[in-house]
Amino acid sequence: MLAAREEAIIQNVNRLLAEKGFDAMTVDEVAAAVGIAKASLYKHFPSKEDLAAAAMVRVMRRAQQFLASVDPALPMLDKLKSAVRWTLQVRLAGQMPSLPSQNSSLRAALMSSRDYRDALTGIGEQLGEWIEAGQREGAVDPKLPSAAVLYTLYARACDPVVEFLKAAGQHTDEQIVDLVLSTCFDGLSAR
Amino acid sequence: MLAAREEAIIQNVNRLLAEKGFDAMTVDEVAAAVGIAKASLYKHFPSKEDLAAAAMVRVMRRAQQFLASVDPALPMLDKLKSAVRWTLQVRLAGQMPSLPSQNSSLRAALMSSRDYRDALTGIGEQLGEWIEAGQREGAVDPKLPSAAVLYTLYARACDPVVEFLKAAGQHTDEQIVDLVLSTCFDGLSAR
DNA sequence: GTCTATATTGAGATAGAC
DNA sequence: GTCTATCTCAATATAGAC
Repeated sequence: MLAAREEAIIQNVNRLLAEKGFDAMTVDEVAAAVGIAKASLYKHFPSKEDLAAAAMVRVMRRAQQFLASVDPALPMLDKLKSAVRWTLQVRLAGQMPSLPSQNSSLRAALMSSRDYRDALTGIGEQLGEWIEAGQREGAVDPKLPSAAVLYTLYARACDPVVEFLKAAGQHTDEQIVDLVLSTCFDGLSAR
Repeated sequence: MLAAREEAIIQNVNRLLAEKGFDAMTVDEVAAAVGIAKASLYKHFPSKEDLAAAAMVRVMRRAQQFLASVDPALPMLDKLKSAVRWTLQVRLAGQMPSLPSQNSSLRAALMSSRDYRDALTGIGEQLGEWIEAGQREGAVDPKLPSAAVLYTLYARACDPVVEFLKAAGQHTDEQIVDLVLSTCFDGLSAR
């Protein structure tokens, strides 16, 4: 029961974070969405930051599950593309929590969460392996530091191009995914 | 005198927006930085949103000036690269105001400002010309809608990769600029 | 653990004198 | 146009009964 309630809370936080972002999301809203009193919410999570952290851990765990399910036989480049594709699909489904890039209280709360750190390093290690293997096999640009590649992939999780293209209304979700994948891996210059 | 004071205000807003972002920046801080009382600030700008709009207009006007100064003889791709390079340099100098991507009151205030809309469309038209000319001459990927290219260039103004690389401390500012330019125009895949 | 009711405070905005 | 002092209010968080 308790776990189910907390799952309901996290699910709503996740959705609200995706819709409005951390600053615009209020704890009152979350409580109303779940259908409980705000004070009850605070029995489960001690602060708004912890709510955000729980939502982030949830989506990052799902990302890890996805990465673990990727066909190991695929070329490294395809593995990386499928990871980015998964991220973009989650975003277009309105289920990617969006946090401010600079917010010290939030960053502190995230980094003090063991679960968050573990999920983040887990994802980073998996992608890092694929990136470096991809560079060895000549598919990923070997001139780029692997960390730069990793950050560039991470950044697709909050790339405003997705919302721009969505707002423009000229493309289906699938087309948006393909466009962002193309610019990310092939660049803007003609090949 | 009045214009000079307002210039001082905008300059401080610009810096604070670059440092902390819109939500974390407080009007009290701005007043303190300028060295005037908060009430005096409100004689110049009617709201916090208007402060942000003024800062954005300022940097966008500078961007337009830069675009106008680019050598017309350059290949289109080099013109586009120099535009992105300028943006990244402004960011690394800590002078690019950062706004939340989703904030309805702020977006409304920005879009209700004639100066803002004019600057935005001016930049969009100039870059749009270069993009489409670049596609005609085969330098910019012709498979991409020109709007998608434009959005991708715009997005470099708030790409978190810049801060990630800066925080990692492994690269000079020049190297960071080159890395982001490389991933933006040439992609992550090997060529 | 859930509720109602309340405390607290940070921050945008304003009043009114000079 | 500048100041000090104040208003207002939203939003995080808590007290205390059940």
